[in-house]
Amino acid sequence: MDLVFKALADNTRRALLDALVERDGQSVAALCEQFPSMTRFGVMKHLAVLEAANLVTTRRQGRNKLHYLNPVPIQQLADRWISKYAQPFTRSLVDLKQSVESTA
Amino acid sequence: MDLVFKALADNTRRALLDALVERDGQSVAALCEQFPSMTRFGVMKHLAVLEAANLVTTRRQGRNKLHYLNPVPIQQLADRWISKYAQPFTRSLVDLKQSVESTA
DNA sequence: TTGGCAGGTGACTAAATGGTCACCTATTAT
DNA sequence: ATAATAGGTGACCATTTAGTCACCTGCCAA
Repeated sequence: MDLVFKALADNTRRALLDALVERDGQSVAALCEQFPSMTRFGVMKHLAVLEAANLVTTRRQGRNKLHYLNPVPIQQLADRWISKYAQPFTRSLVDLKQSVESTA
Repeated sequence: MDLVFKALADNTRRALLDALVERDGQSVAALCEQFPSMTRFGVMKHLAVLEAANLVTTRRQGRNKLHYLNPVPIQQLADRWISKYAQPFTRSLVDLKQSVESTA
């Protein structure tokens, strides 16, 4: 979980996740094109951090490495950590749940 | 928002937030007692980072500085950023809303 | 089979960060 | 007033991290 927080702390890495939301399963070269301000090595390093945090999974296809977004750690972060602090957000969810259950 | 992510990237700072969830409005000295592994200066630096990210607000009372948790940035993070990735979480909220509205 | 293309590795530099300290200011109690 | 207490500041060092590069491996197609 600490790896997830640290991975998300960088602006570039969040932008990489954004790029994968737009189009999932991109290769390193494809991602490089979208970040001309960085070299291939910079992109690869950030991808490695995201992969170590399990935020991105990869699959080799021939000589390409395709990158896929894995939303699970972010959901866990929301469920296990954020919900503790964002009380009103959680409360509204709980309220809705109770409302649904009472009307059902 | 970047400041929030960076502030949350550190384990010690998250622990400080935890301490404020347990008991809000603590002084520097009180927080230091709960983190004996760190000096007062370390605690102060981390509090400064949290304050810069607006995750903690302070209020002076005599020679004490009291620290209060501010959940707003975390809620914004959940609403504006996490909801984009944790689709199932958001979807269940939307589903509930629609369910409530249709039954009402 | 060989040339070019996609990706990977280790070493290196520059900058940011965590942690500490000597020293300072402001407030309260005696 | 003055001593003790709570907090603040600037400099400092060690570690980590972002970014780059020269060079290497593996895969595909002409």
